[in-house]
Amino acid sequence: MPRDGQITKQNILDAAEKAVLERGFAGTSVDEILERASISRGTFFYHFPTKDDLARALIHRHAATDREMVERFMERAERLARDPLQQVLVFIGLYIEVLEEMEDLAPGCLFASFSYEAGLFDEETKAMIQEAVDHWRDRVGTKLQRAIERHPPRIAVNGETLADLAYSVFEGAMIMARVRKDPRIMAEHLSQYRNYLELAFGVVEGAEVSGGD
Amino acid sequence: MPRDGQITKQNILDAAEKAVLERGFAGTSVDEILERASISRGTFFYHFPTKDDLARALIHRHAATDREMVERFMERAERLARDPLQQVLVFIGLYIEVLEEMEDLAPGCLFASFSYEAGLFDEETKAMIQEAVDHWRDRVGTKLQRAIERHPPRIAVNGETLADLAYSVFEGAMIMARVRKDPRIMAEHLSQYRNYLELAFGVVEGAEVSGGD
DNA sequence: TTATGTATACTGACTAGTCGGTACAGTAAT
DNA sequence: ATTACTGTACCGACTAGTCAGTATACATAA
Repeated sequence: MPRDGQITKQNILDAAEKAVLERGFAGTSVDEILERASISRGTFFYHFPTKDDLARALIHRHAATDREMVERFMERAERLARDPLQQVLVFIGLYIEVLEEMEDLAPGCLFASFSYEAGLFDEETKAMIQEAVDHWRDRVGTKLQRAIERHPPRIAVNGETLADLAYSVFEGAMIMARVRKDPRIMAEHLSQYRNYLELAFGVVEGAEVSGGD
Repeated sequence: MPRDGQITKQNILDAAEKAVLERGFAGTSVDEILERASISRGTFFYHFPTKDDLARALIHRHAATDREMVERFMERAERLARDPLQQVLVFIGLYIEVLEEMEDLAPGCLFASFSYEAGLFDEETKAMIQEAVDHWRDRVGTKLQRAIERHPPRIAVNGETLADLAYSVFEGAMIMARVRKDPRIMAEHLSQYRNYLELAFGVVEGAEVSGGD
């Protein structure tokens, strides 16, 4: 089956991603990827001239997946609600939904992994990560900004910072989930972020919110 | 200066910590540490029989520093305020203070770094990290729980989850600060966590809070 | 139908260099 | 004498990366 090289390439990326999230990029040898992907050494270097090219491809793919998810969820949220504030709340809710169904312990985020080995990569690779984070900030931040304009919040905040915080909570919760070996933490913490939004915008009035246990 | 070996040991740990936060543990060679610490190969292995011993020492020291900071800030907060809720707010405020003065871009957290290379370390080392995080949860969580009991919050929350969230925000903000090369993000995000507490406990009534710009 | 050509996909042995770790002879301060 | 080093030479294991060659698919054309 020498036909579709794209399948092999994805297979390599899948194996590499798992390995990198377990042992870091520098801690993952090409040999280990070969074994996980059940391919030969030659095949690997046929698809990726150097290990650094693999790093770039890994980041690129992850950034694209992330971006697609944001777009998909934002569109759904925009269809499910009219008001920008409600749209954001639904948007975050959709993320909470997928996190709740997550069973893998510690899936982790490639961006976080790479950012803690940043010294190994060139500026171009790091720029790709920043671009991905910026996309979240733009997409979610402008929506939050519109919500702020329509519903003056109780405290002084701006859309960008609020959007950044969501990303922070996300990343931090992943680390906590890893350390504690409890994937539920992610949904739990993102739920609290939603609480924050609801409180800041004065959505919570009485005891309408049914929090965790 | 062959006297105090502890100085040399700390010197090695300092150099190693910086290197690890830039390039990860696996990505940091012993040679690089020797150069940074300006010591010879023999000296390194005199103090640390293996590189894994260095990892353990690194984690151990970081955990101790963390713990001391929690204790110190908690004691100060307990002297500065009487009410458990106010104590927690002051406690978080003290952290925000030190983060505001931080200029180093991307200091980073060793625990986060190691958790993204978790596959390289033995269970004992990982247990040390979990223990450190648990200490935060216990110390801050029980204080928050007491605040909850005295000041029923607007939403359903518990002390432990709230304490965990603070840690998540902390860790996540460090990653964001690295990616964006902007250390101010850390204080910014932790301030938002404080906002969350204030809103949840109904401290914010009018426009008394002077948020960011 | 069969031979030929060509691009892609893949194999696995090989190489040059780096890694953590060892050995050990010597130095310097207490 | 003991502790804390320096310095260098060395080892085997592992590292990323190379390369000559093989297999497959598909096109062209005799």
